[in-house]
Amino acid sequence: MLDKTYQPASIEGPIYRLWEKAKAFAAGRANRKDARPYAIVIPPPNVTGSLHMGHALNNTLQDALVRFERMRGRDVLWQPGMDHAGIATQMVVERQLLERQEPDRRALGREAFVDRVWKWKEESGGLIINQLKRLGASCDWERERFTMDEGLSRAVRKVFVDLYRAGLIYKDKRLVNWDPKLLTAISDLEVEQVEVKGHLWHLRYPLEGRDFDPEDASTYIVVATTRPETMLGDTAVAVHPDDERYKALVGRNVILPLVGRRIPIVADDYSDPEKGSGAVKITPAHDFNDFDVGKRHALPQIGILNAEAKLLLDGNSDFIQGVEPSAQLARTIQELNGLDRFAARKAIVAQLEEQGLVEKIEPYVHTVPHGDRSGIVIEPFLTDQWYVNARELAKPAIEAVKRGRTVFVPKSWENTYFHWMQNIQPWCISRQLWWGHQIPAWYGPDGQIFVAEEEAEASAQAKAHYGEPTDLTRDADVLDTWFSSALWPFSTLGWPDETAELKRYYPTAVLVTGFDIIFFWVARMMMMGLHVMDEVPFRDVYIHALVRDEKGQKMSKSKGNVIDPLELIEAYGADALRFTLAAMAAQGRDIKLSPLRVEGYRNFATKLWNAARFAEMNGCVPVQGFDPSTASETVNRWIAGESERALAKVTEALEAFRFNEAAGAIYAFIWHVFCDWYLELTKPILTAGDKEAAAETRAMTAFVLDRALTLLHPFMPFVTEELWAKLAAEGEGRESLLILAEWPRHLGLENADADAEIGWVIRLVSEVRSVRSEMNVPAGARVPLVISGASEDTVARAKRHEDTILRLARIETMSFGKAPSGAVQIVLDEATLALPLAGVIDVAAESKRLKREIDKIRAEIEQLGAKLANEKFVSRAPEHVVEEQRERKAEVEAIAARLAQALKRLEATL
RNA sequence: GGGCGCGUAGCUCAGCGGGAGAGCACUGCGUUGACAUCGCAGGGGUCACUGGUUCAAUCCCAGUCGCGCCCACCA
Repeated sequence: MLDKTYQPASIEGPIYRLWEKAKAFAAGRANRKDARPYAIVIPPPNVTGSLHMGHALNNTLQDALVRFERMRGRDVLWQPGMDHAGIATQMVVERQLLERQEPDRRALGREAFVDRVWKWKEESGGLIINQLKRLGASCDWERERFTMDEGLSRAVRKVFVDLYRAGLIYKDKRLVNWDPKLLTAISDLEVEQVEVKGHLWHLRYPLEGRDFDPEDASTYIVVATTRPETMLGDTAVAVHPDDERYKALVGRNVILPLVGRRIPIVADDYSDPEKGSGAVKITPAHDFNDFDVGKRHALPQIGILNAEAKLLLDGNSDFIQGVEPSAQLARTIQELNGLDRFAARKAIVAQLEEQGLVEKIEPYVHTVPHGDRSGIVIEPFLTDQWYVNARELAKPAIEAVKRGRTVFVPKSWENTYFHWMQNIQPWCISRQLWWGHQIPAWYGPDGQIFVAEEEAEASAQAKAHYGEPTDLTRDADVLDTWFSSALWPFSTLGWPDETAELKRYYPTAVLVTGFDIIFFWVARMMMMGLHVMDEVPFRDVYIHALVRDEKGQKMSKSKGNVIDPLELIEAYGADALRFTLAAMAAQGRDIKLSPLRVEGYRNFATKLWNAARFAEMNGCVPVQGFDPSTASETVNRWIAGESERALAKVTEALEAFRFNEAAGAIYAFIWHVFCDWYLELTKPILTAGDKEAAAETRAMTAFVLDRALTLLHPFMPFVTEELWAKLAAEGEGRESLLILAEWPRHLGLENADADAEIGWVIRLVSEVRSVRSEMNVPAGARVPLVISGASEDTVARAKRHEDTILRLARIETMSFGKAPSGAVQIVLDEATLALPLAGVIDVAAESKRLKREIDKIRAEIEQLGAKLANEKFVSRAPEHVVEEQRERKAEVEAIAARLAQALKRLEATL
């Protein structure tokens, strides 16, 4: 016997273990060798991660798809795993060392530190896997992978070497986004533009050959900058070639303040006459635009900051090239050397002000690049880094989507994808970290590069190159974490080995992910998949919304606005959370999650639970060999048809990734069709009907309930599995585990006659209830019902369902004949229902009610009349629409007539 | 500067060229041996605004206003 209330916490754990024990999640099950494969690779969560709402949504949707397809008989592989998350993980362990006052990373040394991270991973990493299990994720856990597994690392090395040999990976010295806190390069994508209130400094650079006079503007040129601290590395001043103000100065020199170095004034289109003073200082080593300008004019690149973004002046001969040493200069160097960039800004401005070189300072709002991990201002920094020629790899990836080999859902994301891919920049893949895949490149004493999968191979190359064995040094850098993630769809399947899994499950069916990582991950998987496998990694990409906090802000750890899904699971059950997320996952709209909604869907689970309890109490068990198409009771034929419609809706919606529609359809079917009507309509049959009808109804109830459990299972796997087990003894003609049961087949059970008849009963009951309520008839009172003007068919219908009508509408007796006077009257199709309530009802109020209804319906008649009188409508609208309106008008007119009659009868009693 | 999305009931959101919907909240009534985590009934909307297309617009188009996001090197 089922408990009275559904307790998610007590069943979810045992049910999950049951599935695991049955190996229900395993791909390649023996009985599915001939089935079509269906694979999804999980977006690997960070090893440092814990389950947040985004994961909950992402994995709920994947699990719904996977369970749906598994039930449809596909050989399903949901490939799980985790990402080593280079920077994030290294930061976690470094923080831990600091907290425990242990030797820091540098003191430990690389090898010991990396060991330490592995140890951390074994002890504390991967919490999220258990959290995914609590959510009900049916991943094939035995196939779990980690991006730094030996196999996946081998894939990384091989791809690196292949791309290097193909010229698609190269080393280059150029400006990168440098994080002065983490001391590593990062890619463009890891930079966030943040709007900052700053200042625009207008500085006077004295012209060469003129005695600087603050009062005489012809002795200097004004440059405007937001970064005065980089001025020590200036190597030119640029003006626009068409700028009349400065034409005469082009080709002349200025004397760089504080330093005394001579730098040219050059003409370059980059300079915008509208911005600042129209003249801009050029610092090629510390600004991306200036770098390009510098290249065009063959300017030197003078770096004046070190990796930590502190002024590096002492011993830096570049920035004083060609300058006469002086005591003044020495003092300046001494004062400024080693200052952090922001301290340096103040100090330099102060010195310039002293010398009358600051024309003005304006408040200025501009965007400044920040590191997404460190949160500090990124510094353009001139270093050697490894790059991927993304432009080349993007070409086939763009083409594949254009040709529909991979399809985005919703389709509009393809524009975003194209736009980024068409403007893609070289991808900086080297990171100055220790945790990650160390770059498989070795250097000879002269800097010669040897790239190979293994050190031995590099040594062999070196021997061939130098003619003798030579000591090599390995590149210290590791690869961007996303480099290994990009290989995930095939590296997890065993590539570069030609495994059976790779052959069977690649390309995967669909990738489910959030739009925030289209560039980071989706695009790069497309590029790598096409280059390495010569085939797209997935057929569909379903892009879901972000789960945001109540303010609509993106949830993130750093903002501290994360809602913990595990708390919701504890309070309401995983099923309720899953259903909420699915029901709210409408395409193209973000989810603002409300716990109230989760509670509502927990109630839904309880509702289902109690329906099952009712079935159990009435002995509604699945009957082996029951054929629903042979049902003879109208109500049973009706519910069979309703279940077919629900099946079709859920199936079609899931096929089209319309999770909210699928969830809505099964919700409405279970609650508002099955529970609200079917179970109520059949109670008289179960208690008082003849034996055959009762038996048929029990069998149908069990059949429909089984179907409902099946359709709901992708969204609410736990409660459905539990009920599935409870509703029938094991092995009774159906799969013992719902997770492995077959998705219902459409059997053509729809029946228009049954729909019409039950529809009529439902309308009758609803109308009577409505009027009773409106007339304040006491809920417990049973009243007589007189049906007048009814056709033979209607009379027969009414008689067939008399028990039900009496029960559901609280009717004392049902009779046929003339409507009595002093009765409340309801027009239902051709018949009029009268509830003789003389003495109970307020005749005046009833008259008012009828008049209101007549008014409403007359307004509609008028509207329809006008429409049908409109020649243009009749001639241009499709015929079926016109016909529909005509029919409706006739219907409504008939009702109006009967209402008028009813009113007349009522008033006769006055 | 470019691109995208969103303004529908008090709240959170579906829908969408031909009769305005759901959940929650609210109001009234609680009666039936599944369920008060419930039942029945009900109130509540110029579908942001303005114009256009159409026989017909909440839906399509254009513009306006408001909100949000993404991309971009702008001193």
